[in-house]
Amino acid sequence: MPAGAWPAAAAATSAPLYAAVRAAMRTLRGLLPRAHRPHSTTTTTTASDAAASSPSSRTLHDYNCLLAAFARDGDGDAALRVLRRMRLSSPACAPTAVSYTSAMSALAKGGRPADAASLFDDMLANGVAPDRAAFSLLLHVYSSHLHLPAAAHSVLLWMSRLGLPPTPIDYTDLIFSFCRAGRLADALQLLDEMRTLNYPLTPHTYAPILKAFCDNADIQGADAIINSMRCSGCLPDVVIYNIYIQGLCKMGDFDAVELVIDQSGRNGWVPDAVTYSTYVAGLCRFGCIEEAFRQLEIMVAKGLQLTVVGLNILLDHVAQDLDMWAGKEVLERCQELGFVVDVVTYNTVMDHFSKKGKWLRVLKLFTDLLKKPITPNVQTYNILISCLCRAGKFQFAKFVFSSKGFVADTVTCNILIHEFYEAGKEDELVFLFADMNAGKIAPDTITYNTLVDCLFRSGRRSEAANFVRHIDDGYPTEPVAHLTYWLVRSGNTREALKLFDDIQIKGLVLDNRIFANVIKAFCRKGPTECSDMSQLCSVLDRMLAIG
DNA sequence: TTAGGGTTAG
Repeated sequence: MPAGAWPAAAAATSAPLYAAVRAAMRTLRGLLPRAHRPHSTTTTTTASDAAASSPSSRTLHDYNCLLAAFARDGDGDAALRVLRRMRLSSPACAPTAVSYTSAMSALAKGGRPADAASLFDDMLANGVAPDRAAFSLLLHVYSSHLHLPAAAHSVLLWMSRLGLPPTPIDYTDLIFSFCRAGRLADALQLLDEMRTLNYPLTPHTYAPILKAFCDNADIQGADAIINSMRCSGCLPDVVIYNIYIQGLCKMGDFDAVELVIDQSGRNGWVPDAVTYSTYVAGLCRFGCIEEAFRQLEIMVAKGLQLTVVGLNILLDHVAQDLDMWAGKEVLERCQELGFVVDVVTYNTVMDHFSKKGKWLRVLKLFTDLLKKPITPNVQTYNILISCLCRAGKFQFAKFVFSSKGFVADTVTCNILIHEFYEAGKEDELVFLFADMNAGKIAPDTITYNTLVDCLFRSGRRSEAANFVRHIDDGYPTEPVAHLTYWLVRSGNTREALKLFDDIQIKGLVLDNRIFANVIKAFCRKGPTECSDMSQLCSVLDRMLAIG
C-alpha cells in the first residue's frame, strides 16, 4: 500500500474498517516475503545446499540418492536445482534416466504434474533415453495426476513400440484413468488386452471398472464383471463387494444388499466397517433410519468398530437426513453404540443443524460438548457464530466471540463481516476491527472479496471500487473479479471497462478469473436484462485482446 | 481399487 493512498480508502470505508485493513496490510506485508519466496523449505534447502557446497566430491550415486530423497519429500524445486547442478558438473555426473525420474516424481508429488511431464521432454531434449520406469511415471502422471487418459494411452503405445512392455500396473493405472473419465469402453478394451497378454488380473484392476458400472446404475453389467472375475480365477474381495453394495444401495435394492452380505461367507469374504457404513448411508438416504440403526447395531455386535474418522464420514454422508435423526439425539445414540466421538464429529453435526437453521439445537450440542472431555476448536466456534448470526442473534454471537479462551481467526472475521453487513449492522463491527487493528487477525482474499461484495450490495459502489484500488499494491485479481461481477450485474459495464483500463495502465494483467466473472454476471442477468449486446461484445473483445 | 469427515465470500 503506497503512502498517501489510504485516505481514499478511508473515505471509501468506515474509519474503523480503514484502520483495521491498514493494520492488516502491515501484518500481511510482514508475511508475504516468506510465503511467496519460491524456495521456501528449510530442511530440503539445507540438503540441497549440502549437495551444492562440495560438488566436486559428489558422485552420480550421491546425486541420485539426493534426488530420491527430494522425490520422497515432493520437493520439486530442490530436485530441479540438483538436476541443474548435475548438468553443469563433470560428464560422469550427467543426469541419467533415473535422475530425471526422481525429479519428475518430486514435481508430481509436490503438486506440479505438468512440470513433471515437461521434464520428461527435457530428458529427451538432453539426449537421455527414458527407461521403463520413466515411461511408467509419465503414464502415471498423465493418468492419475493430469486426468488425461488419452495422453497416458499414447505413452503406453509408445513404450510398447520401443520394446519396453508396459507392466500390469501401467495397465491398471490407465484403466482407472479411463473409468474416472467415464470412458468405460476404453477401459474394457485394455482389460481384454491384459487378458490376451496373460497379465495377472487383480481386484485392483477390476475395482474401477465395477465402480463405473455401478455409477452408471448398470447392475447387470456389475454382475457380469463379478462373474467374469470368478471365472478368471480372480476372487472378488471385500473392496469389490463394497463397491457392488454401494451400487445396490444407490438403486435402493436393500434386499439384494442383504443377500450379498448373507452369502459373504460362502463367497469367501468378510463384511467390514466400510460395508456397513455404505449400507447404513444408503438406508439413510432412502429414509430407513431405524433399519440404519439396526445395521449399526449388527455391525457393533460383530465386533466391527467405526473409527472416529469413519463415524464422521458416515455422519457427513447421511447429513441430509439429520432431521430424521433428531427424535433421538444422534450423538447420544452413537455413543450408546460405543462409537468414539471427537470434536470433528460435533462440528459435523452442528454444521448440519446450522445449515438447517436450527440454532437452538446447535447451541445445545455446543453446551453438551463443553461438558465432555472434548475441547472445542476454532471451527466449532465459527460454526456456532455463523449459526447465531444467521438466526439474527448478533448480541449472542458477539458474546461468543468475546468469550474467554476463544481466539478468533480470519474465518471468524469473514463470517462476522458478511453477516453484519447483510443485516445492515456494519457499524457494530467495531469490536472486530479492534482485534484486526491490534494485528490479532490478518485478512485474506476472502476478507477482501467479502468486503467488496458487502460494500457493493449495501449501495456503496464507489467505495467498493476505491477499496479494490488500494488493497495490496492495487487491484488483486479476486477482489477485482468480485467488483467486476457486481458492476456488470448492476448494468455498469462501462465502469467495468474503465476498471480494466486502470488495471492495464498500471501494467497489470487481466486474469481469466475476471473475465469468467464477467461472463457469469452476464449469464445471471439473462437475455431480457442483457439487452445491450454491444457492451457484452466490448468485454469479449477485451478478453480476446482485440478491443 | 471402497464411506474420504468439520468453518467464510457473489
